[in-house]
Amino acid sequence: MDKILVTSALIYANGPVHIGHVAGAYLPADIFVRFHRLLGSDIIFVSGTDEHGAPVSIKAEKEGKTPRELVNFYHDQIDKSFAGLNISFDNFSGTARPYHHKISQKFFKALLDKDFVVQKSGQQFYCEHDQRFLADRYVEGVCPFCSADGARGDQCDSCGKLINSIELKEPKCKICGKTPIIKETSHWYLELPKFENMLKEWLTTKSYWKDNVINFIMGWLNDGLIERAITRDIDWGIPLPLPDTEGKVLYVWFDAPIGYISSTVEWADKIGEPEKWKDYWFDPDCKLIHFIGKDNIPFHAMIWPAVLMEQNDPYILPYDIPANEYLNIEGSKVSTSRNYAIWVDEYLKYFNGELLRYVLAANAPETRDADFTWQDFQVRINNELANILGNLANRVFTFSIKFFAGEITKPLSLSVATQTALSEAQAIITEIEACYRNYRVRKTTSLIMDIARIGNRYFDERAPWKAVKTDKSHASETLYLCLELLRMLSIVMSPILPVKMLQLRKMMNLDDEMSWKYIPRDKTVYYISNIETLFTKITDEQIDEQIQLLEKVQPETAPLVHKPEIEYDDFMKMELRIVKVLQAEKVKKSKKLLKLMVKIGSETREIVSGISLSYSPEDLIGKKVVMLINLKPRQIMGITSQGMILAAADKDNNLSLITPMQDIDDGSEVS
RNA sequence: GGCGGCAUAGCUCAGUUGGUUAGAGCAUCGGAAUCAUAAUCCGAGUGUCCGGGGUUCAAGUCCCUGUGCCGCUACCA
Repeated sequence: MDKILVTSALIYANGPVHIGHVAGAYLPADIFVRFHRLLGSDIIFVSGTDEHGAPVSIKAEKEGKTPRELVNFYHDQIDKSFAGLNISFDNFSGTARPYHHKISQKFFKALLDKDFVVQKSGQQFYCEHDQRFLADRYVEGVCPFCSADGARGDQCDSCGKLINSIELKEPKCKICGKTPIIKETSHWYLELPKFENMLKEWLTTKSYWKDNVINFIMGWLNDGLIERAITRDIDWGIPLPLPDTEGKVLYVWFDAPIGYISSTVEWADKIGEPEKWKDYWFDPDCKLIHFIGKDNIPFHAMIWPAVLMEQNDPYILPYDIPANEYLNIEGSKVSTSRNYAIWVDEYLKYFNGELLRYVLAANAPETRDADFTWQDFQVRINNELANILGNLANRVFTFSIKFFAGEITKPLSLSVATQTALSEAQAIITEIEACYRNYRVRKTTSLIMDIARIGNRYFDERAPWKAVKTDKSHASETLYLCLELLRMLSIVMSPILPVKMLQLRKMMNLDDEMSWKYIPRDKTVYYISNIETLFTKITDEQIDEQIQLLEKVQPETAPLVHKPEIEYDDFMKMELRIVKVLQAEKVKKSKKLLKLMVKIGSETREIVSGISLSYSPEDLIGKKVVMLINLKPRQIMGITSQGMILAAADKDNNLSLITPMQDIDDGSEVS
C-alpha cells in the first residue's frame, strides 16, 4: 500500500483565494488525494496559510489591525473558500501558530550548528523614530535607476528593477514618514553553494519529474547558486532562537515550507496521536508530493530540499513536485494588484463549487498556461455535465420509474451489445486510473465523459422506448447496463465531483462508501427514487453578468506617495526643453534602450532612453518631446547619455512620451 | 544579449520511445430518433502541423536556422 504525504502550496494570508490558485495547487492535489483514498492508500493532505512577512504587517497597519487579526481574518476567509470548493485537507494550518515557530527555530538551529547558515553584517535603513530596522518593503523612496517615485526598498514598480535598498534616494520610513538612517546590522545567510553538488546528484534521480520543473532548476544550478539571507529585521515573524537577536525574524521563504511539517504535527495532535506525523516525515517509503504553481519551483526543488538535507532528524525529501502553469482569465494574465481575478468567495455567491472543480479539471494548466473564459465555463457545464452526464442519468432514471416502478434487476445473461458497452467502459476506466496516478486530470475528465457518451449511444441504439412495448426484458437490460455505468461513474468521477457523485448515488439508493475496487462489483438490483436534476444549465444572462463583473474591475488606485515639498527655486534648477528627435535606433544587446539624436535649437545631443518596449525608432523620428537638459551625463551601455526624455509610466510600465499640444520650435524652454 | 518554454482545424486543446490516411471536444452542415434537462445518436467537411534548411527508407515528433509570443536572467531610464 502506498504511503503518501501531499501538500498544497501555503497561500499568503493577506488576501483571498482566486481560481488560479485553485487550478494550480489545490484542486489537482485534492483530486489526487481523493483518488488515492479510493485506492485505499495511506495518504494525508496538509496545507495552510503563510502568515508572516512585511506585506502582512503593512496591510495590517493600513487597516488598523494587528497582524494576527489580519491573518486570522484571511485565514477564515480562505478556509471558507476551500470548504466551498470541497477541498478535503486533513489539516489546514497557519504559520503564525506555536507549532510552526518551534519547528522552524529547530530547523534554523540545525543548519546553524552545521555551518550551513552563517552570520554576516551589512548596512540597512534604521528608523530612529520607530526604533527599528526597516525591511526592504518598509522603505519607500526614489528609484536610483529610473528616478521614479514610490519605489520600495526591494524593487521599483516603475522600472521593475531590483534595488539594493540602501541605494534608494530620498528614503522614507513607511510607518512614520521620517527619513531613516543607515545603520550596521547583521543577517544570517543560507550557504546554498555548499548544497550545489548534493542537489545536482539528488536531481539526477528525478527523471520522472515534469520537464518544466527540471529545466527550471537545472538552469539555476548551472548558473551557480548564491547565498541567501534568511533573516529580516521586523517584528512580525519567527524570532531567532539566539541570544541578543531581538527584532530579527526568519524570512518567510525559509519558514513557509516548514509549514507543511507543522501542519502535519498539528494534525497528529488533533487526532490524538502526537507522534503520528513522524510516520510520514521520517519514513523513507513515504512519498512526499508538493503541489505548487510554477512560481514556487525554486523554493521547493532547491532551497527546501537543501534545508531538509541537513536536519538532525531523518526527514524525507520531496518525491515529486508536479508544478502547474498559470491560468489566464479571458486571455489576460491574472493581476491581483489590479484586482483582475476571479475570487473564489465571489464565485461561490453565484455558482456551485463543484462546477468550478469540473471546469478547472477539464482545462487544467498542466503542460502550459491555460485560459479560463466564462463562455467555456458555460459550454462545459451545459454541454458536458448537464446534457451528456446529467441527462443520461435523468433519462435512465425517469424511464426506470415510468416503466419499472424504479426497480431494475440484473438480467440472467447479457447480450453482446451490453457486453461490448461494458468492456468499452472498463477499458476506459483502466486508462483513467493511470491518468489519475500521473496527475493527468485534464485527460481524466474527458475520459470520464466518454463513459457517459457510451451510455447515451448504447441507450439510443437499444431504443428501450420501443422495446418496452414488445420485449420488456430487453428494455430492462438496457436500463440495467446504464445504471451500472452510472454507478461506475459515481466512483470514478468522485475525486473531481465528490458531492455531486454522492447526490447521484443517493438517487440510486447506493451508500456513500466508495472504493476503486468496488467498480467491478455489479449490483443485482437497483432501486431508483427521489430523482432530482443533477446539473442545471447556466443561462447566457448569468454568463454576461460574470463577464461584466470582470470588466468592471477597476484598477485599485493605490494611495499616492508624495515627495516632500520643494521651493520654486528647486524646480527652476531643472532645464526642460522641447527637443526634436532627428535619429533613433535600438541599442544593440539591450531590450529596452533606444539611442536618440535630438535637436535642441542650435545644439544636437545624443541620449539613451529606455522606451524601446513602448516606442519603435520609426515612431519617434521627427517627433517633438520634452527633455531634461541639464541632467549630469551618464555612460549607459558604452554611450554617453546627455539628458533624459520625459515619459509617463502606468502601473504596467506602459510609457507615454510627453509632447507639446501645438507645434513649437525645438529648444523652447518648458516651465 | 544569455537560458528555457510555446507555436497543430474557425475556437479550446491531444498527439507517448520518429512508423499507416495528423486526432478529440466545441462550433458549422446534413440526417435519425422522441425515453430525457430541445437533451441524445449517426454522418460530413475543414489543416502550408509558424517559415526555411538538414538527418532518415520514414519527421508534427530529432538537428540547425529565422519569425512571433511568454517566463527567468543580464545590461538599463
